[in-house]
Amino acid sequence: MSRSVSIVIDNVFYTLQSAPVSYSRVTIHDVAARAGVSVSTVSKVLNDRYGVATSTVDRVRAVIAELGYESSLVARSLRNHRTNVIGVLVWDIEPYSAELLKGAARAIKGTGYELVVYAAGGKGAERMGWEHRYLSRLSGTLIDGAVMVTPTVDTAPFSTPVVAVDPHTGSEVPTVDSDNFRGAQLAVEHLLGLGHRRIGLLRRPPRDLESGPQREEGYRSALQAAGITPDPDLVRAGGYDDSASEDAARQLLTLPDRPTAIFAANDVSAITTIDVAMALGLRVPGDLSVIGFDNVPESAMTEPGLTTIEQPLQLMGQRAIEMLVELLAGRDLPQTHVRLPTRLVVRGSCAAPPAEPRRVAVEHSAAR
Amino acid sequence: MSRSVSIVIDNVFYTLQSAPVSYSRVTIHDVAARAGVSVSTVSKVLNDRYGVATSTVDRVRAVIAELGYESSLVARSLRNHRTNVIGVLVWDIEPYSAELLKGAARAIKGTGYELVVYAAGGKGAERMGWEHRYLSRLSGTLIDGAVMVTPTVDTAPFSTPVVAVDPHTGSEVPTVDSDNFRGAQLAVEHLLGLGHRRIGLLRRPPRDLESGPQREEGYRSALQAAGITPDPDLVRAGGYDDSASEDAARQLLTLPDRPTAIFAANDVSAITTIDVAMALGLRVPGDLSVIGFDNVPESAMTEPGLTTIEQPLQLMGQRAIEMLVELLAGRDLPQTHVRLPTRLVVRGSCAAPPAEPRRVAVEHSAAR
DNA sequence: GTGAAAGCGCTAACAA
DNA sequence: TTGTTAGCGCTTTCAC
Repeated sequence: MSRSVSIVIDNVFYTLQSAPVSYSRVTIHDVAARAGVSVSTVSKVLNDRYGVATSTVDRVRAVIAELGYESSLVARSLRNHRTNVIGVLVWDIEPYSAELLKGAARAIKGTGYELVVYAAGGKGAERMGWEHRYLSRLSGTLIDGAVMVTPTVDTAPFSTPVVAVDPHTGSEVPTVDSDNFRGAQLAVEHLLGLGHRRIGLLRRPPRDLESGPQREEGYRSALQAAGITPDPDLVRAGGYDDSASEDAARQLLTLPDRPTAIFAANDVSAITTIDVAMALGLRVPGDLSVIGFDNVPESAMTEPGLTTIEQPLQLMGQRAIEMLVELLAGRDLPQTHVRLPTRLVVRGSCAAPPAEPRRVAVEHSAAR
Repeated sequence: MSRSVSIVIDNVFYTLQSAPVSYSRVTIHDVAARAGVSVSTVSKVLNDRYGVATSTVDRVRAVIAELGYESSLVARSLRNHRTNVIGVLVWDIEPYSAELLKGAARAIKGTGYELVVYAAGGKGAERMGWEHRYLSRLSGTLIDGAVMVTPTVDTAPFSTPVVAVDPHTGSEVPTVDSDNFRGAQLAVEHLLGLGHRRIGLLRRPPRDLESGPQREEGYRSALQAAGITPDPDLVRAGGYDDSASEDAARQLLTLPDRPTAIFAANDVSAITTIDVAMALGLRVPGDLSVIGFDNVPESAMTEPGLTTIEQPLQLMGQRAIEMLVELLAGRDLPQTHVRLPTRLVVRGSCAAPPAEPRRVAVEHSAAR
C-alpha cells in the first residue's frame, strides 16, 4: 500500500503520496499451485466442465475466492474465438456519437453481451483507414461483432459481423441511418407553409457523408413539389470549420435578391447563419427564418430558439446493436438497411417572410 | 460476398440478403508464408526492429499491404504487457457518464494512448463487485491504466494505475470529484440572498455516494453561517426511483410551516419537486423556489427554467485522463485528490419568497 | 478424475 | 540477416 498526507487549502485537497506498490496479476497458475492441482483442472472448474471431483471443485473455488482471481479476458479470447463483447468503433466521443452510445448502451442490456467503445482519438491525418485497421485488429479476437460509427465503411468483408451507422453510400454492410431526404423535405415544406418562396440551402461540404446529397435532394424535391424551380444561386456549400459556413451564409444573405429563409443542412452552420444574419443587421425570425438539420441534441441548448430537423440518434444506436445481436445469433435480418424517421421541431427561429425583404447594406457585406 | 435485393416502401428500405460469407482472419503466419520468410522476421518488420535486409522488409511490407494484414491487439497485448490503451470503466452510458466520456475523449488526444470504454451493462444484481472484476480481467493485459466511473472503488491495489471519478469516501486511489460541499453552499446562499429563511433539503438516499453527505453538509453550513438553525423537519431523503423523491417532496410541501424554497441534491428530484408543487397548486417560483444539483447537463433541457448547481463533468473526465497519463509516465501526481469547482447557474425557478406563504390544502396532501 | 501437451497470434531471446 | 525456440494466460484434446 501507499501512505499519503493530505492538506486542504481553499476547498482543494492536496495530497502527497508515495508511489503505489505494484502487485502482479493473479493467474491461473497461481490458483493451480495454491490448490495443488493442475492448470487444466482449474480451467475445468472455471468453465463448469464435467469430470472434476466435487471436493476438488470446492477447493479450487475456495482458492479462487481467496486470491480474488479473475481470468484474463485477453488470454481467454485468444483461445476461444468468442468473447461476448460487442465493439462500437467511433472516431471520437462528441455529442453526436455520445448520443448514439447512450442508445447502444441501453440496447445491450439483457442481451448477454458487453459493450466496448473504441475511440480512435488520433490526429486527423491518421484518420484514413482507421476503421478498417481497428476492425482488423479487434475482430476474431476481443469482439464478436462491431458497430461502426464512421463515414467510410470499408466494403471489404470481414469475418466479423458489422453494422454501420450513417455511412457513405453503397456500403455492403447492414446499415442504420435516419431519413435525411424526408427531413429536408419537412424543413422546406414548413418554410413554404409559412409563405417563403426564396429558400436558401446551406449544404454540406462536397464529398461528405451520404446524408449531404440526401438532404439536398429533399430540399429540391420539396421546392419542386411546390412548383418552385430551385435557384442554383441559393445553394451554397458550408464546410467543417466555422469560417466556411460563415462565408457561405454571408454570400447568401448579401445576394441582391436574398432568400427570406435558409435551411442549413447541419446544426452548427444554422447557428452560424443566425450569427451572420444578426451581424448583417437582420433579425431572426423577423427578416430571416432559419432551420437547421440537427446532429447534436445539445444544439438546442446553445441556440434555444432554433427550429430543427431532429434525428433519433439514441434510437439509431439502439437499432444498430439490435441488428448486430441478430446477426451474431446467426439469424438473417429482415431488413439490412434501416432508415429511421426524422422530425421537425418548431422553435422560435421561423416566421412568415417579411412583406418587403429588407436588403442588406453593401457596406455590411464587404465588412468583415 | 452476398447478394441482396432491396425494395422501398414508405421511405423505409427493405433489403433481403443472403447470409454473408465468412472470411477468416489474416495472421502473421499467412504473411510469413506468402513472403517466404519466418514469422519472427515478419514480427521484426512490424516492429521496426534492426537486422532485417531492406529487400526483405520491402517484400514483407508488400505482402502486408496485399493481404491487408493488421496485427491482433489481443495477441500482442498478451505478449507485451504494454498496450497504449487506457480503459474507462463505466456501469452504463447515460447522460452523466457520457458527459465525462466526452471530456476523456478530448483529453486523450495527442497523448499517444487510445481510449476504450467498457460498459458493464448487466442487470443490477451483478453490479456488486463488477468494477473489481473488470479491472482484474483487463489489467495487465489490454489496458495500461483505468479510469473508474463507479461508486465503489475497491481499495485493493492493482498492478494497474487507476484514477477514480466521484467515488465513495476513503478510497486510496487518486480521485477526481467536484466540490459538492461548496455547490450546496452556493445554492443555499443564493436562496438566503433572495430572502428565504425556511429552506428544505431533498437529500439523496442513505448510503449513497460520498457526494450526498457533502451536499448535506454544505446546506447546513450555509444555513448556520446565516444564523439559521437547520430544522430536521425540512430535510427528507429522496430515492433512486421517482416515487421516493415524489413522496419526500410532498411531505415537505404539505408541512404546516412549509419551506418556501427547496434545494434538491439531485436534478431529477428537483424536477420531480416542481411537478409535485404544481400538482399541489403551488407556483414556481411564485410560491416556491427550487434549486437542483445537476448531474446531467440535459436536465436544463427537460426543465429549461431550473436553477442548478452545475458540475464540470467534461472537465472531470479530462482531468482524470490527464492524471492517469501522468501516472503511466511514472511521474508522481502533485495532488492525488482533485476537486473541481461547481457553479450556480441561475434560471427561472427561484424568486423571493411570498410575503405570506400559501398553505397547501389538506385535501391535496392526502390525494395521490 | 486428473494432468501433460499443444496451440490461439504474437514477440524476444538466442542460435545459426 | 535469418530462423528456431520459448512463452504470455488460457482452453482443450487425450493419455493416464
